[in-house]
Amino acid sequence: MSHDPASGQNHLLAALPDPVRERLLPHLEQVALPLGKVIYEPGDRLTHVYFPTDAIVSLLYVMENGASAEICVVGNEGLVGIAVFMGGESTSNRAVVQSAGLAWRLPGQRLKDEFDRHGELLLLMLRYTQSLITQMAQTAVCNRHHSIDQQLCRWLLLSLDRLTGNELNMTQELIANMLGVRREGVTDAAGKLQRLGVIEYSRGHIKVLDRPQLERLSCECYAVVRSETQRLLPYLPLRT
Amino acid sequence: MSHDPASGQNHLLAALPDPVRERLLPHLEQVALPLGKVIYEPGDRLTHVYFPTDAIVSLLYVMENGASAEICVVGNEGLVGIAVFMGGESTSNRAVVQSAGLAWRLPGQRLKDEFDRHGELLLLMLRYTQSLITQMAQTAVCNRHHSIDQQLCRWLLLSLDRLTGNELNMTQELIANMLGVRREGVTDAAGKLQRLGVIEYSRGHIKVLDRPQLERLSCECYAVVRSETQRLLPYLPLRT
DNA sequence: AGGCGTCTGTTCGCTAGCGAACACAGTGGG
DNA sequence: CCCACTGTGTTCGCTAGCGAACAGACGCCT
Repeated sequence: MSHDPASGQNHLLAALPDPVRERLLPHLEQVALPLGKVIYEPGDRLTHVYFPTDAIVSLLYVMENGASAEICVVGNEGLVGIAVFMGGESTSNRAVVQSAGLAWRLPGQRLKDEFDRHGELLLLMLRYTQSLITQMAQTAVCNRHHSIDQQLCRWLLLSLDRLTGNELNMTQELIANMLGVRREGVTDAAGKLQRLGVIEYSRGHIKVLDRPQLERLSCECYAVVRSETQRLLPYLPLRT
Repeated sequence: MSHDPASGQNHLLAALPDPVRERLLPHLEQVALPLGKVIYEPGDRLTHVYFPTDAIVSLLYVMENGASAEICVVGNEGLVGIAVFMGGESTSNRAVVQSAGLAWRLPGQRLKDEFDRHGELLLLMLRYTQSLITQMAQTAVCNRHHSIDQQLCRWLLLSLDRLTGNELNMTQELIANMLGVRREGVTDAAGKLQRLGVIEYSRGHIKVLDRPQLERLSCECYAVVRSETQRLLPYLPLRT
């Protein structure tokens, strides 16, 4: 389990026993995921799964009227395309690149082949899926009960956990789409955080200055997802 | 795949190939699930899974301050306790009986044993899990964007699909807990539906008079979940 | 029959978030 | 170097939903 950043690390891949990973390796192809790229649309038959290394992908649902809401986030701790092995082949969500970067791409069939060997890969994928489920459930709760202020904190922390460094490139407009709220609401919330000295904001560039404070201002949802993910996937490095 | 109602039908069990079901049968025990019974609490190590026949179980998250929100619903189309085979053994949700009835109970270990044979059961469970995921994702969206009126319609339809007949026993207080809103909000919404002649309400007893109208008044979320479930689990009978 | 507890309906003021509109400031391309 | 565009800040009125408090109504139990 090397932590060489240059090699592009995905922790799910890294957690596989060597023989399994070596079987997959020849079929892994590194691809660039530019900001805004749609990896799949609702109903698309998935041909590949993606293991992000330094990219972040959001799964979001787009309503008939065009409004959207993020369901969950995937970074180097996971993979995009669980429908491939869950059996549905497609989902009702859209997967969009939220932060540009690289990912390992694997043909769905290769994953299924390995899946059918019923080894460590299956167990790992299922556990990962359960952690995704936790994230979705918590998103539902958060959408119901928490203020935009709190949700912004949660969202920043989720993103931060999937990046190196303490900066993220993300306009308020984009964040608003993810959270499913108005851009003005995000401007408000971000303004408050900036005045508190928790973040520094400037034209699509956010620097987090005080992570502990951010965690305090966030709703409980972040901590729930984090600790549950940690429980399910203990091999994941934990940022603080 | 008998449809004898007296025998207590769970469609997930019914969809299993005969040999698989016959292996499970000796370990299935019919249990009564009274209204309000808590099947498991967050963090509980699950010992059994439950296949409801005429009971309905809600998975809901209870926040630190006691407020709650429903994550998804399970009736005779599914099972309670996916964490058993997903590998986490527990979840961060609570499972509560929303409508009293019977269920088949199976020791978790028996399910895992069968799971490890990597046959039809595994595939079916994964597909069912994906349909649950769809429901959760849609709940998140719905919580963000739709009015209590619309959500009540969605919720009534989800419950109706899991019951026989067109009546449900459910106080407004209870519904409010599920939706994560105030009881007064539900009173309002239910009052409107009653004035429209869509439902008849009286002290915890609801009769649905005009299902098509209910579907029209509901947000798109119900239809999305329904059609996706149908796609993933085509053996399920479809109510109209 | 009486009484009590549960369920439903209604009120009031309040706030968060919405929709629309507009002003201003960086920034990058011609 | 200037212009156009993109990103951010701010305003106004409006509505949905909240919190609290209370009134009636039904039904069960004694």
